[in-house]
Amino acid sequence: MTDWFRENARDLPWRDPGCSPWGILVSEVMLQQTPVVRVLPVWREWLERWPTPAHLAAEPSGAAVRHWGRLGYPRRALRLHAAATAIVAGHAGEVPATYDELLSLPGVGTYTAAAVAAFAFGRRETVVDTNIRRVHARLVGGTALPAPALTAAETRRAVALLPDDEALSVQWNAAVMELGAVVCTARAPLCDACPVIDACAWIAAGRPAPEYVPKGQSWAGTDRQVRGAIVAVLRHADSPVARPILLWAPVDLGIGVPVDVPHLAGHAGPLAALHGLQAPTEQLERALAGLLADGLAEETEAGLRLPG
DNA sequence: AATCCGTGGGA
DNA sequence: TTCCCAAGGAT
Repeated sequence: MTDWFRENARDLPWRDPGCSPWGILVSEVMLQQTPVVRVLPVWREWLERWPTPAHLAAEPSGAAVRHWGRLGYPRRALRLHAAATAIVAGHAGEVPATYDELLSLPGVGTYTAAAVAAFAFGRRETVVDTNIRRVHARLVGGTALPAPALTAAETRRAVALLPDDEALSVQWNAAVMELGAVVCTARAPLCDACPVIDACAWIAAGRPAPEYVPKGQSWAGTDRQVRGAIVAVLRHADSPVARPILLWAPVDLGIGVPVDVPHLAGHAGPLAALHGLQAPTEQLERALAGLLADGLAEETEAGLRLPG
């Protein structure tokens, strides 16, 4: 497995030996639920703009949201900014090296804490992400997919499989994750290219179908869609946007919002760009209230804007 | 424990 | 076209 990784690992900038722990932390948060190819350009811009936690912490959180671009789940940008602030305040500006310290940072959960401890500091940690879960489920468990949610049994299995040697454990975590990302994929696994196909319990069992159907997340007409549209406007606006304009006005009336915002182009305001809303006014107000409560937007006398 | 939280590329 | 889902976290 680790031999295969040495030969086939993708050349990703956060895997460069010279990459700082901060660079690795930023990459791990950006990669939460977002594909590598979309993270790459934003990660480069972030590290150039904010090479250390102190650089980011010195700016208002809205700058983090603005430069998050369209990676999705912009609250991650907010939490990364909060993590940078905590690192400056509580760790002398240096990303902490232990799992427990990392876990205490905003936006850092069990996966990210283990990943940063392992990949940035060479620690022996049990890293469990969606790729590793799927590889274990197939290779060892013989099922097409892991359980819908992480189980204690899965964690125990991952702990048992982790090599004792510290340096080897780091390579193991990276290798299993990479195998899941590029070979043992969710939909159409490339079993012909798999280095451990002869040991795969799922292959041995005849590649049985999944035992359940993953339930997809609804999207059209949800608050998430509305929130996304509102934040897209605020991200592109160069000055505060008055509430009624934000919610209702055409986007090309000189409020600083470019008309080339992809899903807003040619439409009249964020609401009109959305279809199938049950109660548009209520939903817009509710979505905006949610953004304000989450700190993704703030309201001034001049109007609404990203925090800062 | 179940739900919410964005986005866009590929099957 | 629609659907799936990608290095999760917080509540």
